[in-house]
Amino acid sequence: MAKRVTSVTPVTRPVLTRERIVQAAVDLIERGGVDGLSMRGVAAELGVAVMSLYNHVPNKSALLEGVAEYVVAGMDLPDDPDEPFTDRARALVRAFRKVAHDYPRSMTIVFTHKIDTPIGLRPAERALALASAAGFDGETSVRIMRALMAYALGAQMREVGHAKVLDHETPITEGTGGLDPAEYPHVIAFAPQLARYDPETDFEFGLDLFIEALDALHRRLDAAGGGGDAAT
Amino acid sequence: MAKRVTSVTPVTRPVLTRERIVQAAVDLIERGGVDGLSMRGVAAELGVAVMSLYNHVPNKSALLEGVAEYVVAGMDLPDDPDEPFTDRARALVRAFRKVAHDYPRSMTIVFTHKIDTPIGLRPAERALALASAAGFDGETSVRIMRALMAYALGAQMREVGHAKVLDHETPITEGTGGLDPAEYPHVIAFAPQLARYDPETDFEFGLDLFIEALDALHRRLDAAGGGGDAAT
DNA sequence: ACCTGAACACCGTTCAAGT
DNA sequence: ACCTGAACACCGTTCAAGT
Repeated sequence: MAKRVTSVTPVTRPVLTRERIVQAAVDLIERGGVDGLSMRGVAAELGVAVMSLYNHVPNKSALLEGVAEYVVAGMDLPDDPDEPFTDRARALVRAFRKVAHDYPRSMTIVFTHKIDTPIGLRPAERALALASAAGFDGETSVRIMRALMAYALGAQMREVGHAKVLDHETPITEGTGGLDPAEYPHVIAFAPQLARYDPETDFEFGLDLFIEALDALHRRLDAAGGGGDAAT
Repeated sequence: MAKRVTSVTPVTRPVLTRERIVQAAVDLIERGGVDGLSMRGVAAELGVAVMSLYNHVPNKSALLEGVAEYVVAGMDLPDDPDEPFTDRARALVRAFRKVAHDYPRSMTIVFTHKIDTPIGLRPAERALALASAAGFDGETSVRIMRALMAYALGAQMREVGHAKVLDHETPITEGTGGLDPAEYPHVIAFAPQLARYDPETDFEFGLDLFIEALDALHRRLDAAGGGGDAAT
């Protein structure tokens, strides 16, 4: 039995690995924000010299890519082919929300960096799977996937805090909040509703809209008999 | 007549203004990317010393905020209250697409920075205006606005190149493109459709879904007689 | 009020040297 | 193969001095 173990490699547990470096970077980002991340900081966190990092990661940009990859890899993607495709779509988009909640600050990096490894295609695979299972053809499935991604990304970007773009930044509590009533009548009029910020409900509202539209499209194609698995 | 001109201020045209600085920053970003932007670079572009910038802008972060503001201010927001609200919504979201096309690289900053001035509320105002004109109540109007923003942001983020998240990064032209067929069957099967990247059509497809869902919601509320201008 | 040179405390990254 | 000290060319920002 022992003979089977041909190489008893000394297993000198590696002081540094790409994994450990990425992990440390994620921790630092969640603690101090993306701007606070530095190669020197990561090295200090790991108790090594800065330059040691470069044995495992070519540069900072590659490290950030690793961070994006790590976050997406951490997505808990559901997959129950027996459910209606609308529920599967819902679950997929919600998975974005979950990971954005767990890594709010690292999420910015997912938004702004490419992911070169297959891991980055996992969400796309799931989206394509559920769309084509519903009977949409290839072209439509790809478009559905991209639309779902767009909403998932945008909703999460707003929620994470960056890019709350153009909304409720200055909760107007009294009067016009310094706003010109002629230019912003509705913002002023709806100040109470704008102030009541409930991301969960907002997110689900938009998601419902999307899913409903998807379902309507599905019924329409069904009725027409077209759009079905043309590939088969 | 000349007497009316009480102060013949020497009009020493300002060497430096916040405007000029922001403008230079936008130019540099569009030319060399966000990462390439430095205070020193901006100063050089304007032919002044670096520290002179600090007389008009407190720090780099504030300058970036100025950039975001500039881009949003440049949005050409349509406003024809006579059109159906669906068309108005469509036009509003398309305005995002337009500005993202004009300032693709600066757009990243709009995504990741807050905008503190009223300018940042312009799109929100328009969205609220069209939703409430359609008869949605305040709470619903706010949610519609946020859902529209989410899609507009997400779609543009994907298109601008950053955060094409999870899609068509490595156009698979032959075989499985190094992908595990067991893990990515649909990505591989739909490779041709994924490779055919037509942002315009993708964008409009998702937008149609959204608008249609909005219209369906509208008809439903109309039929129920509820959801109407409850505020009145 | 606005511009600036010099300086400070940081960056990311390279090189040559160690083991 | 992996770790490292010293060094380089940059950063953003502050200060004290100019006008």
